[in-house]
Amino acid sequence: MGEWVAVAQAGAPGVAAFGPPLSREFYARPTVEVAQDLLGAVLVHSEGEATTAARIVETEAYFGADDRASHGYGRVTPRNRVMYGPPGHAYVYRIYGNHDMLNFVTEPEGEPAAVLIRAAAPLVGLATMAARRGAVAKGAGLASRGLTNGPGRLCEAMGITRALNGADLTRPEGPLYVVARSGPPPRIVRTTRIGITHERERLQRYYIDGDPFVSRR
DNA sequence: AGAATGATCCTCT
DNA sequence: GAGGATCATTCTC
Repeated sequence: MGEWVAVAQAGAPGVAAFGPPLSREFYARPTVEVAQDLLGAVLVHSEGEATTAARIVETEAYFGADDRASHGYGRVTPRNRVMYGPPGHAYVYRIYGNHDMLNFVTEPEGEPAAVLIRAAAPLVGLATMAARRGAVAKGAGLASRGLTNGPGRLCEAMGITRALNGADLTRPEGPLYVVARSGPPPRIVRTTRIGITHERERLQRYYIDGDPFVSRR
């Protein structure tokens, strides 16, 4: 797993600050591996002048023809078609009428699979995040974990919406990409997924042990 | 065409 | 800890 550690590289705008985007090959692997290797990686979103970045601390894996909890279960529909497409693209959907959720498509094209990004630790653009989340939001203060400790909150704070559905994550020019973890591998906790009604026994949620930005213990 | 459901968040008790 | 918000998507008739 160590081969995906970030390598310094000069190049396109924005890359100097964060490092090169993870490659298509990174995402093309088995979903459980990608979900774990994304812990500690940095998610970067640029929207005009506003750039936000956060370190991913919690993920969930959804894959396989027999996973009824996955949006890819069954057959291709207008909503889930991105999951069936090539890896390294964003799958963003709206749930409960209010909240957008960010996923990264994994596995070779044709396999419906993705990793849900559930929580992250803010690194860059904290004032922007707080403004997007709203001053009245519970625990949304600048120094608070409430900014990005949940899938809906993370998307709101980073300005990630359904407009990014299908976006290619491997382009250094953005608007959305991910940089490999630098430093030692984190200690990972594996548990059941949150908020689903099917396939509850599967241990396909991963988070960095002890990280304060994890959504739930 | 109508109804049910949902990979959540927030407020109130 | 429980309930409401809020609507796109999917399934059923």
